[in-house]
Amino acid sequence: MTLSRHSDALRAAQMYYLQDLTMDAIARELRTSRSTVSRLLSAARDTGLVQIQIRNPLDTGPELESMIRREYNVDVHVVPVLESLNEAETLDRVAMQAARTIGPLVDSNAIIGIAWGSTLSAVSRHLTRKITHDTVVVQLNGAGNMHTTGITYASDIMRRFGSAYGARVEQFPVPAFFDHAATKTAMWNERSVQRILNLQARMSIAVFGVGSVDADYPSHVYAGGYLDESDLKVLAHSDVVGDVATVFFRRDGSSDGIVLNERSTGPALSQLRQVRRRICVVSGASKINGLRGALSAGLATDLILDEATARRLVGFGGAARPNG
Amino acid sequence: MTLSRHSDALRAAQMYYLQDLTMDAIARELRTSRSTVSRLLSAARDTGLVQIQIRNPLDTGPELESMIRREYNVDVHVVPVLESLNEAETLDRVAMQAARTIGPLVDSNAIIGIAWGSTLSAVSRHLTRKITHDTVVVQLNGAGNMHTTGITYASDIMRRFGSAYGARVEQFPVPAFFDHAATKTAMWNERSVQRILNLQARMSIAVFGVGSVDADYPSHVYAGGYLDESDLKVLAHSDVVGDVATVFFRRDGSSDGIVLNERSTGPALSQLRQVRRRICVVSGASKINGLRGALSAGLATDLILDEATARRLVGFGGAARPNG
DNA sequence: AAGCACTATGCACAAACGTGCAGAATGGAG
DNA sequence: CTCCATTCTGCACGTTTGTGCATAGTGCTT
Repeated sequence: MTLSRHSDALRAAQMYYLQDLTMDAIARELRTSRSTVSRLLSAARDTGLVQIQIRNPLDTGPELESMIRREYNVDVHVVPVLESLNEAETLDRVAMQAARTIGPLVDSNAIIGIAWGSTLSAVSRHLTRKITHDTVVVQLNGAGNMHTTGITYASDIMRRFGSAYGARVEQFPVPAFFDHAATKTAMWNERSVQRILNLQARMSIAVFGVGSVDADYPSHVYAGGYLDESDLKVLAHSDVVGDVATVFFRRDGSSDGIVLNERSTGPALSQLRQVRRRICVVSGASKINGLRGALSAGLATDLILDEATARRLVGFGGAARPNG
Repeated sequence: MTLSRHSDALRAAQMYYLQDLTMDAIARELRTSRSTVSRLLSAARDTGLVQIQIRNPLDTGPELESMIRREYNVDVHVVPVLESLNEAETLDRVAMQAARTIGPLVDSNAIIGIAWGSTLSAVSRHLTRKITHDTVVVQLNGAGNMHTTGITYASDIMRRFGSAYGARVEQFPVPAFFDHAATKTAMWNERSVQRILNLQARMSIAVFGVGSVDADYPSHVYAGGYLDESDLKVLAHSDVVGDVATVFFRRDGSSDGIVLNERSTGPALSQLRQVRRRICVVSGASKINGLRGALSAGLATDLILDEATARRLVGFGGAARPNG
């Protein structure tokens, strides 16, 4: 029966992590085999029963982190990754650490806003379970485009977040961009849409990546058929450097007068800034310009990024890691 | 140099605990030996860089815990210990788990009130370091008696708490009990004493054990020469079941009219109840009566105790552990 | 500059741990 | 009750990790 198993896992976790007993000793106490204890513990970790947190004292942390922290006023987590790793492997490592960093921040009664994109997809694959109550996961921006409804892609991400935290999932079934601003206005008055907007307005946590117009591998948004020729041309002329949840901004963080935003379904930057905890995950140094804009706009309270990007962010190119 | 070592420890901890790499892989990345990584990680754990927490979802927890939780309205942590262990070993295990449970609760700017006694002594020996700022550890009650100033004993406990959290330590250099209530009144007006009282009034965390008059091995208070014959006789006649920080109470939690309290240096129960987080650590089923009184008095918000005592607390004697 | 006390490192070995696999236990469905 | 599908268990093996010891490094004193 699964209930006694859960209870055994709890006992085992306490004895292993809090009392420093060996699995062997625990096995004897629980009258089972050592392998079972090993599996109980691994289950305890997977289900979020055991929470492992790394807290680096802000002031003794590495040079790099404190520079970013000071300059942009965000809580920064630099993910150490071997330089030789390729883009995909780096993303995987960053996503894993991001997932585990987010975990402890999620609490019962939270309303978690989630964007979509390759970064969030990767993060969603690494979430560890954590049992919470009355938590809601709400989609930040629509995912439909001219070719697909985008539903499966975005909803996979949402679903994974939902099941990791035992949360209700609220999708946002609209396209990423409307063709006409008027449609958006109309839709925004629909009660079904307003329910989502209302949830967004009450978010306690938001998680998003950034898009950068000049990234080596452009984000979904710039490549995936969400925007047409003329849209891209307009973007280029308005000095846009990137986006968060399909809302665009310039290098200095401003977004006024960017017409495309009037057709976008993402939350206005001013609204995003209201959210208590805003977690930005970035992997890949080529997103640097988008990231700079997002930070200038004050969109993030927490920034999780790989080491190479962190170094580019503060200026020194690709030198060896500064060690103290 | 210790600074680069700290930074390496942080990197290693992130890679090991957050990215699931093996120590071998980390060693290669850090250009050092695997053994060094093993030691870095162990240092990271010892210095509180890595925080491991066990959170059992309140509603799926073992029967025993939820019964206590409901009945006494405290956050309870039952420490699983083998029944065959003797008193001392049990205390050690409970103390270890208590120390690690307290760790995550301590934060910068906290004012931590600490009682003294064999339980707290044991706990103090198992604390894991955690770097905080402007934290203060303050002694809850005096420790002097007719034979000794009690300074070394109590101050060892205090010192260990202080160094674990990098906190300032504020001793309370008075006897446990004054001979005359008038002396207490006088002393309480001294500015040196008021500084301590003032700190106590602003405590955010208090940690204490309980004394029980009928315990198998009576607490220091009842055995250590703190009270004389007539004191003990008076206690017996006022239905006192136990004490917290040398303040006495009856089984129903009341303490009015217990004259000895007028000479005691511990915080009034009403004052203790003001503290946000009040952690009571108990090991040994013979303290059950003192514990019942303390809980009735609402002295604890968190209770950490061994399994046998927990079972006695809810009534069923020493049966096999209930397993869901 | 030399000496000294202390700490950090790598090696090698032993202890502890994770996991594929085959068999046992469990829980429905007929 | 019997069958089947699924889950759980212990074993055995290979991998990963902790640690005593000898050596190398570091910083402080004279």
